[in-house]
Amino acid sequence: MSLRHALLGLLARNPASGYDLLKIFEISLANVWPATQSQLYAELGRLADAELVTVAAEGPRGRKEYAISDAGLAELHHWLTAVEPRKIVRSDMLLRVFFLGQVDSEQARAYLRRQAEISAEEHEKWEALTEFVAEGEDDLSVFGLLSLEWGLRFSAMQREWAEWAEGEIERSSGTDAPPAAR
Amino acid sequence: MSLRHALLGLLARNPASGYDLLKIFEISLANVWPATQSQLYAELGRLADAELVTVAAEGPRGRKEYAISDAGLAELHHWLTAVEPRKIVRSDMLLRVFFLGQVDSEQARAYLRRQAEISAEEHEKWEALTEFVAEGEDDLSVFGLLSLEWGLRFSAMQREWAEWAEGEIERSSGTDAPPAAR
DNA sequence: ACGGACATGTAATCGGTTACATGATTAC
DNA sequence: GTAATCATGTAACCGATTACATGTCCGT
Repeated sequence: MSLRHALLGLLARNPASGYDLLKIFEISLANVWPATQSQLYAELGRLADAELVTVAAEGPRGRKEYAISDAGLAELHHWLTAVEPRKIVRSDMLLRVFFLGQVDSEQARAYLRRQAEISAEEHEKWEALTEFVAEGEDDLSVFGLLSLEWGLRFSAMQREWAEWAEGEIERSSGTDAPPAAR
Repeated sequence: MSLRHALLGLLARNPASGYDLLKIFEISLANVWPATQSQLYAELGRLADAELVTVAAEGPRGRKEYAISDAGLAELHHWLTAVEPRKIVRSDMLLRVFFLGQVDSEQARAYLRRQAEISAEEHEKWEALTEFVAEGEDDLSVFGLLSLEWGLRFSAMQREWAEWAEGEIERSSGTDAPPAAR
């Protein structure tokens, strides 16, 4: 139920419409908790039913501006301080590694090289974003920068790991199956 | 559709029953692609319908031993070499970081300390598992060890990040809100 | 006048989780 | 005999994705 809390978190900063929130998801939460338009409007409806948010104002084009309620704030604080984050891993990149024995070692190494490359691109993306965000000095920047740093460290770690893993395969395939020698 | 490929990958090593596969999921794939019993039996049914696997033998207690077909092997190889892994991030741990401005800085720091602690525990778990697995010298060990190493590096990275982030909050809250001075 | 952005909603489908349900065989 | 393990299946529900559907307002 984290989408719910993401919405509460955003509404705790400013009241906003579904449309506004969608934009925020696209630009700043896309990398930690992506959500689609359908999902978002549906969840806002449920939040309003549960009285965790209220429709504070209505504008042109059927615009509904939502605001967080006291109950919503309480729920948000509870989630922030008293609910253990659950770590779901589920990486299909790592799953493939488990079955790399099914292809020849050159293909396996190519796979890991590609992953290193992808992680390097990711890293560059994070670097660009960090420079872009660093200008502002608001709340969003302070805490947003912490997750940006996570992204930087994660992509660096993954690149190094993939390069190391490629070397490991080279080592073990080099000894197990010498290239047509003898 | 990665569960499907996980099953194909396991069956490419040895024929097995749903029950056998479930045990393998619980012990060795739990950390990269967890799956439940219901999901697994349902997917095996679909794989058989699609003729990517066959029922190679039937045993006592209604046991069905599945074997991968040529079409299944082809699908597995295609997935391994030609399908780009998709990176879904979705970390509720990081999502909370975005909203840490909602609680006071001592609570925010406590949150990050707790995450550092959890990552340290994770790291120990991976270390224990590595020693345990390192004995065997089969395929599963070779490639399994690569993902174990990923787990070690990931948990180390996350611990270091959380400790750094706690320091960042201390720094910025220390300057923004001096303790009752003046 | 018209195109683009604003704005909200619904329906179908899918993958995953939890819970329920049942029964056979084996080891003690 | 009986408990543990082996073994398979179904149903309800939930969150997420994709696609469809509709309409309004604003700037040029």
